[in-house]
Amino acid sequence: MDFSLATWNINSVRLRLDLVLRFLAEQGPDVLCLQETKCPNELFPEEAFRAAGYEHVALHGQKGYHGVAILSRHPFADIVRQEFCAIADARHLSARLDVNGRLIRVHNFYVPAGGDEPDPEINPKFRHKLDFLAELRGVSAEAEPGTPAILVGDLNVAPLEADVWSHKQLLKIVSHTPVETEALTLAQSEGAWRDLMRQAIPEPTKLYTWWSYRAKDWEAADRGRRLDHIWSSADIAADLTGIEVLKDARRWERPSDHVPVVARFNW
DNA sequence: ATGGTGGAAACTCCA
Repeated sequence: MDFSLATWNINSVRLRLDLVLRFLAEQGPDVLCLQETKCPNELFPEEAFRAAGYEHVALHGQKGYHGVAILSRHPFADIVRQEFCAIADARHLSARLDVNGRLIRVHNFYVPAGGDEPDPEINPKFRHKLDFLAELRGVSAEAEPGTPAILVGDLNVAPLEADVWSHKQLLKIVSHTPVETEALTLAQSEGAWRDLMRQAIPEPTKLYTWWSYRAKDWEAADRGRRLDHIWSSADIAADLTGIEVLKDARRWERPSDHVPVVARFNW
């Protein structure tokens, strides 16, 4: 059976509703995890997604900032919203999906960006990011024995040298500092997660999911970073048939600065 | 070294 799941930091789901609908129509994933919806739950455009075939919608939103959502063709067995760092930000949402009788846990994360200054002593946003990544170590792919797990989202860290346009030039830039990349790698290994994007497209191939709005010509400069990730438990990592990074979505009108990433499985 | 752009929401914060 084929199953596909996508992740996309949409940077306002209401402003870019037409882009999400276009993506769903063109790619038709079973599940789409959105981050930075910037939308309170009561204003989330649920009906438009239902009409597009995504009848099951799980929300964890807040006004103005952050916000995550899961759109699914398959019903949810349960929904969990976990609080991290004892801060009531909408940065996590998890659902157990019933995919034709097979249960799958899906975690959707929006990790704090961390501000500009990579020093936790003087920058509380960076402190928060490191604390969040430390707490992420407690999220295990094997938490529910017998239930495979997928973890996706904007993790706001580009961990590998091939995940950035210039390793040397970004070593002191938030998202690629050693303290962050080590924290993310530790969360991945302690949680027994597999990096599916790098399983499908290994180093040293460059892989980016985000290009800044601030470049004059983002495509010519190509100063991208891989901030968005798809991880899974080992059992279904073997069922991965492909990863697609939809760079074309960065060329759409009024785009998000992140592009969707799709993982396809056959089991 | 700096500022560049974009979104929410509201005269500023955040990415």
